[in-house]
Amino acid sequence: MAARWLDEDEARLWRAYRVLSGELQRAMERQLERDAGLSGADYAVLAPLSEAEGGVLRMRELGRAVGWDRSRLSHQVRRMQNRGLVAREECAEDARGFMVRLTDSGREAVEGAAPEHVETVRRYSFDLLSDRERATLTRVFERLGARLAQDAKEHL
Amino acid sequence: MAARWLDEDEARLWRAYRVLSGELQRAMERQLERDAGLSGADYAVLAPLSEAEGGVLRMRELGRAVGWDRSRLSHQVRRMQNRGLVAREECAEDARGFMVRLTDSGREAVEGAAPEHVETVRRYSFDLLSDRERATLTRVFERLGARLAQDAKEHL
DNA sequence: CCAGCTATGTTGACATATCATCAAAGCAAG
DNA sequence: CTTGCTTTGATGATATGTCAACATAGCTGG
Repeated sequence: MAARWLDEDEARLWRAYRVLSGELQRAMERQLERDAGLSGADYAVLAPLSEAEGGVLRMRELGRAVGWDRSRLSHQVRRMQNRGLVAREECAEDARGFMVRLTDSGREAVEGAAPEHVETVRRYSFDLLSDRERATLTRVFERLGARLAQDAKEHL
Repeated sequence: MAARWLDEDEARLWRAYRVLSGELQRAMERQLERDAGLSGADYAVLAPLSEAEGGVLRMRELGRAVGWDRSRLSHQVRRMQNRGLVAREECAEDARGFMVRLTDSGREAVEGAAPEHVETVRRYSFDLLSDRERATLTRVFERLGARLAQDAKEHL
């Protein structure tokens, strides 16, 4: 492994990225917790449910939507069920499956949280980007994401 | 709160960012674990130590370098001490403080991990970026980071 | 049909992160 | 000097994430 080290500019970008990525995530989670009493994980689960037909998704689909493994999702949903944010029902078509349904309280929570959440996204990203920059970021993020997805597919 | 919702392009960018950010972090952690038996948190602590004068830093400085709160760092360093990656010494100038020192085994671990780590960074970022894109990303990430830092300062 | 193989989801043990609290040392104003 | 505020760090309880079994249902080829 020839050590192609990072030059000064590269190190600066990589550092800026890591700091931004961490701080942004923390800022978003603080905002959700403060304004709606939801963790980032809660919101990640509630958002796809609120957009789904009837507020119901199968565990499998929900897992795809949030991008987690089965175990993490199972634990998270159980905790959210205990707090009354979601309910679980058996799956008609496939006896292995379980459906997750948004409760009234859960819907109230997401819908209350969403506007402030979106405002915060804007405040820390779109409000600070030109149109050109926005286009560049989209292109770059999707390109990098594609390589990660490709590697993930190959390696397992 | 007027709901300035995200339009299609904005939603696409935000989603691409979240997916990338998560996948990239997981990919980097998998690589470190596989090639060097280190977690991302381990590496985050070891890297600044390996660059510090004599491989020693005060807890406070180390905390600044990694950007964690005191509690998290304290727990992490204790675990790393148990595994022999770092050692702790009292602080001469300030009796409250503690110094964290890289052990031989710790230095071996970082230095073994670093080349593969850097290669992985390249593979998932710099190898896929043009010079123009790199410059744009640096500018944008630092601008966004600055607003986050400013808000953090005001809000506490 | 049924023998394996895959897909779905749960569980318990463990690792890690966060939160509130505590303690001790430094420091600054009087 | 000493009283009170700040800084630094550790700790224990709790929340969350990860990992390795496990269980059950569906699917597929003989």
